[in-house]
Amino acid sequence: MSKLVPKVPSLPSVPGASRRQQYSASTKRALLEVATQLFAEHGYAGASLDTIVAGAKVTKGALYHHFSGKQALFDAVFVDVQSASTKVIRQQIKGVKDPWEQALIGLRAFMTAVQEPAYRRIVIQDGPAVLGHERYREQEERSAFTVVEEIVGTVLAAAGQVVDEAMRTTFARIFFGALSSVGETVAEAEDRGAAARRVEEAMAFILAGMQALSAQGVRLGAADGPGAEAPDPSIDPD
Amino acid sequence: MSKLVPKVPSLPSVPGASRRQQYSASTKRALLEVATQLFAEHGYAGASLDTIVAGAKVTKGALYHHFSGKQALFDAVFVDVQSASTKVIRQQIKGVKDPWEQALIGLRAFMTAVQEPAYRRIVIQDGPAVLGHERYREQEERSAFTVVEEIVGTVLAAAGQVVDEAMRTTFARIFFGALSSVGETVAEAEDRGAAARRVEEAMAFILAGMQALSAQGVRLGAADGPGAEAPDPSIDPD
DNA sequence: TACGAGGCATACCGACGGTATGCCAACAAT
DNA sequence: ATTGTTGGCATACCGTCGGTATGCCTCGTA
Repeated sequence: MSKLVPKVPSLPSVPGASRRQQYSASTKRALLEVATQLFAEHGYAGASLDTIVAGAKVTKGALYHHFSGKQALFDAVFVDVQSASTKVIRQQIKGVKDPWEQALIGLRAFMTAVQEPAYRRIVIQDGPAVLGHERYREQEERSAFTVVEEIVGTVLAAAGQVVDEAMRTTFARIFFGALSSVGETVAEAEDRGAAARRVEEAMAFILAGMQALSAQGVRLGAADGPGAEAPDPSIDPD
Repeated sequence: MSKLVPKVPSLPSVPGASRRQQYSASTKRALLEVATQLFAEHGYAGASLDTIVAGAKVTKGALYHHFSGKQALFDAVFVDVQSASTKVIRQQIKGVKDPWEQALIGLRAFMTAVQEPAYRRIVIQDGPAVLGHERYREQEERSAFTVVEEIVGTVLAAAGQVVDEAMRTTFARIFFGALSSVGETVAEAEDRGAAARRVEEAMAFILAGMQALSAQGVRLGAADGPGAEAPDPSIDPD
């Protein structure tokens, strides 16, 4: 049952919302957009609330009405940027059924996303310091990392490796960390294309090695390298 | 011919330095130590200069005499912490001749270093945001990353892979990023020992896979996997 | 039409990084 | 020994920024 909405003065955000709500949502969106821009350009510390509210053509009263503070504003921006990137990556790998192929597609998509300036500055550079580790991890887990973990899971399964969730997460961490770090260097390289190609080749080699080992019947959980050193499980934690 | 030094009031830092220099060095060391402690405990933003100089029993005049500002102070602390960790890692792998064994030893040493609270907070969490990417990378290159790159180089050579420097650096980036990320999770895990063991097993598997591929004659630069599925050939289109 | 409240502006405060200035002990020159 | 000079540091102050308190004004509702 569509409620009859009289002509709103050109604010076509959400048709089912009242004028007040639309105004409010509009200023909030403006704040988020300006904040994203300024955080990406000058970093968290370099972007003052005064310049942000000035850019959004409001005052600090509006800002503190929508967000509890600068950190909360950054948090919202962080979530926006990250979820947008994750969306793109998921879009790219969707429909690819072969696990190894999917891994390579995902690798390319991830590296492309990592090169986005806003992503690099907000998510990678300032994110951990501003949000703190626990919050950062928590947000990571429900976005980009999950994608990597899913791909890693299917790849391991395709290789015939049956591993528990902890092991799968460990592998996902390894590859996720590798991709984040490597994406940085690619983004900063003089020849990004060449750098990206090197990364692809190296990752393909590592993946192929895992598959070759698996094809030889080597199983995780009772690992030894052929001719190499076996990973002896003795390490002191503290 | 030892110059006769009259009894200095218990400041045995550098015997060849004048009294003034020793006092100066002492306050600088005190500032660095207190700053390291407070940066590690409360983070860069959470540690004010007032509390730092109070802890070192000096004033801001002294601080700004030795450092150009808060960021420079953090930079010095950063270098200290990182070089100390690198020193320990080099100590551990020194004398191990087998490349694969050295890689595993280095892996353990690196993960132990990464679990140090000061290292985690100062180098990993706050470092990139405070110093900026270029400075962070620059400092990384001449410390921990170099160690990883050396080990990766010997491992690749032992596997019979002849790669150029760019490719070696790419592999080093992959492993360095993986280790940094994974070290974090180990440090935050409930059972660090189990987490560390999982990491070791996973890394050993990856390394063994690389060696197995190499033993099959697969060479970087002309990648395909013989026998098993190659990561790249025969892409099924949709 | 009146009332209530969400939405936001204005003014202000405390904390913090940074700077200017000056004192004072330590070394050198005489 | 005296004096001049300079490095080493303390004191006082300023601008900026994040955060808060308060109040107005308009939109929604009765």
